[in-house]
Amino acid sequence: MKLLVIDGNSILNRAFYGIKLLTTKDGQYTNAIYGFMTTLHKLLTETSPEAVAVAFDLKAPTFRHLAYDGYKANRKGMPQELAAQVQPLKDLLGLLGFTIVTCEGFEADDILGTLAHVCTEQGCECMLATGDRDSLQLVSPCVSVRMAATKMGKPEVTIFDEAKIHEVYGVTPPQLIDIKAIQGDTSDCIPGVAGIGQKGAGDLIQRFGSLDGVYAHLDDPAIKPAIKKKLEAGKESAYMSRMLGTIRTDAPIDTELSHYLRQAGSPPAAAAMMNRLELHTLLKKFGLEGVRPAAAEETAPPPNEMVVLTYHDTADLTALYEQLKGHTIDLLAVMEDGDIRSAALSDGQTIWELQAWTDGFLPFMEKLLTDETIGIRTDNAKALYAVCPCRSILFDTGLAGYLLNPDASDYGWERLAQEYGVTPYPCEHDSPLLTFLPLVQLLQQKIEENGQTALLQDIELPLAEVLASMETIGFQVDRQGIADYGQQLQQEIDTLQADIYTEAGSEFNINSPKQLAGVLFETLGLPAKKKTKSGYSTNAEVLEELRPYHPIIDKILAYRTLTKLKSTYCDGLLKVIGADGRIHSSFNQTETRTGRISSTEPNLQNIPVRTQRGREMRRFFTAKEGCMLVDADYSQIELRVLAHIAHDQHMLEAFAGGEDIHTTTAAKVFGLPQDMVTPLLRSRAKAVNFGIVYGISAFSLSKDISVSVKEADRYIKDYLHLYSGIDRYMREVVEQAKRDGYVTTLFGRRRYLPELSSSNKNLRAFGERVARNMPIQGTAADIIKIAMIRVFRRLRQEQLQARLILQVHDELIVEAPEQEAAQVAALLSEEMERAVSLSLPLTAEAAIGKTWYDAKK
DNA sequence: TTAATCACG
DNA sequence: ACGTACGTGATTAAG
Repeated sequence: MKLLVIDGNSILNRAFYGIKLLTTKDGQYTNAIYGFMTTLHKLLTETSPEAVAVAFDLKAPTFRHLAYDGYKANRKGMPQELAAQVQPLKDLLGLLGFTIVTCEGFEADDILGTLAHVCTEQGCECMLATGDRDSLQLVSPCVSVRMAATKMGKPEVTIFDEAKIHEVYGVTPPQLIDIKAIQGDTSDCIPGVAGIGQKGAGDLIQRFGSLDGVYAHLDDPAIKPAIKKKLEAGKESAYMSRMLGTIRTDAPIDTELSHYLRQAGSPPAAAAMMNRLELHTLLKKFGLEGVRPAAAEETAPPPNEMVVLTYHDTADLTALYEQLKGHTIDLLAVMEDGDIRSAALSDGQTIWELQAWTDGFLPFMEKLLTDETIGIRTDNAKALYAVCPCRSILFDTGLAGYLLNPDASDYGWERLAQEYGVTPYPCEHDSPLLTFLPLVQLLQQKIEENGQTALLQDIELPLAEVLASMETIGFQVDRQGIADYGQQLQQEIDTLQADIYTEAGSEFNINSPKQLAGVLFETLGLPAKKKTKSGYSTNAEVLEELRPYHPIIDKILAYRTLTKLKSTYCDGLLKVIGADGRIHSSFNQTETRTGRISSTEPNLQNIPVRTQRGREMRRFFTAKEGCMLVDADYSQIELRVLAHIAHDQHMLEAFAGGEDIHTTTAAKVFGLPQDMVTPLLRSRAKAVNFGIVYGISAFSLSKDISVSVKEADRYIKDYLHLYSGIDRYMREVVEQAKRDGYVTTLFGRRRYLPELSSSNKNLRAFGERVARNMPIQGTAADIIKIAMIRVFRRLRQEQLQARLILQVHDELIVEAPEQEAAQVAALLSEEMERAVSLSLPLTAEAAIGKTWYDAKK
């Protein structure tokens, strides 16, 4: 396999400075994008690679910054005219099916180094394209560099292999590192040895072979005394420079080369984007000439008059299919029992309305959905994915509406049209598409304005397919086991009920909080504590305090636990087992305000685990015959996300060092050595860590860990003093939320917080807690969604029969044939850990078992 | 339909 | 002085 790896930042830079500023009529700068794309085209035609990776820097601080503060400190930031072109370029590359690689803490050239290293190991040919001579150190028998420049507006490419490097520099590629260690590089802030430049450094390395060689022969007569003195003075600097100048080959990126094979992308959307950027010459270069651009990206005004064709019993759908090939269409399908009953579709000019009884309707729909050249914008992607393996769903109004504001309870397109005040296109006939079409235009534009295009296209839309698959496959359960367990519980419930009646001296409905309160606080005269809106509270927390006063309390608590298990879990689950012996939960993608998914009918995300009796339920969730369950969950994902977004050095270090975060926190907060932390102190620190994620108050913490409010307040203060990055972040995020009116996750998911400007103090305090929590919970949700997509794709790519069947916020469950289980376990934790790269590692441990109970470590 | 309770992360 | 941790869904009683 031939892999082309492109240093995106470097090529983009060369392009920007090599071509005069260009803008579209709306003022979008395009010269660097244009230059990059022409260079890319030249590289593709000259090298015809099978796989392509485009590496970009992230702007976050690098590990090299930590190693040496001066590193790159004086490299000036990108001009705004160039910065504005980065995201559009990445979007365009994605639409053309190229894989973009970034890695927190690593620069693009480290990604080049890592992929070159992987190719070498696997015996693949690797071509590195860059404008930066640093990368020449990576050249080897199977790695070559295409040095790209933009001169007079035209791309130029020079090939550097080992021979060429020897010809130009007279050394081997690794020796270039040592030359630079002596010579230094001001643009990269690499000091080198003061007073020795290119010529001197080159001569030294040519003669002595390496930096070590030079220092081993300082007394050699070939080294003049003046040079020797400089070398001696600069020895430490030289070795540090060598470290700084060595490109890393261990960036934690996807090293499965097949993942970089060029994908289909979305030709209509790519064409549309090129049009929008007014880079029409690129259309031809990238073979998009005949492709009709995605209509939503068109700048053309809405049609004055639409034509509605209603197809009845006969129609030539074959001709219609041929006509729609290569176009993007809007589609509203009416579903019933998992089948499409009718559909309305449009190419932006004509509307076709089709019924199930139209000849060849279903085969036509299937061809339409599975044709990758036909881009589809619809109102419910998950429903279409449930019908057939759709190839090119580009937009979903429900998902878009959800991303624009996750606070609503209804994301039906009709309600969205109303909310956004969409007026239908004029037409003498009526059709829902006359409203749907302009709604799509509007939402697409708003998503783009919010910077949420990637979130929609790369996370939510692909996730819809994963969720549809999970719903269809379902989770096998042991019906008899659940029924038997229910019987067993019922017997105990009956006994408890009789005892409770005896103790109370009367029969009453124990399930009624009102009646129960009457018995406890009036008949038995127990001390009432907390009140609810409609009377005295009888919740577990209150009952727990009453335990010492009366033997009835224990029985009531046990009764509550067991009836909950029986009714919600035994009876509840038995009701929803399908004819196939499996439970098919629904996964809602537009429900939570933080970006998590939710599960209903039944909720499989709250199956008991915390108590033994509850946990037993999980024995009835089983892998089918011949299969195993593979379960993996993230370790402390929310705290890790917090450490990352708050840049808190102490917490980052604790995680990087693989420490137990709660023990470390206890040691810090209570000022003890690690091994002096008792279980009680650890559990208190754990409560503080959780509290911090939720936006903590001293009162609630004190209640949670049973200490005085004053003591709890002390813990919080000490915590924030020690984790000062978190303290700063918590203040800043609230400030920012007040300023912008919303908070965001790392991937651009938003939540608006009107509460923050409320005159109600409690409401405002709530808003502040949400401001602190949502970016954390939401980013974790984004991450596991990415992991789900990657696991789903990889199982398909590697042609495994294993299937993702459930997600529980930080946990994924796969049902895998026995012989695949071990491989899937490795794949699962790998994809979860590599879903994103943060400034600290994410860890996910997998376990295998025949039941959910056994597969959970 | 709403409130209370309790299951999960 | 005052209320009190983030996000969900199902069940039951009661209006």
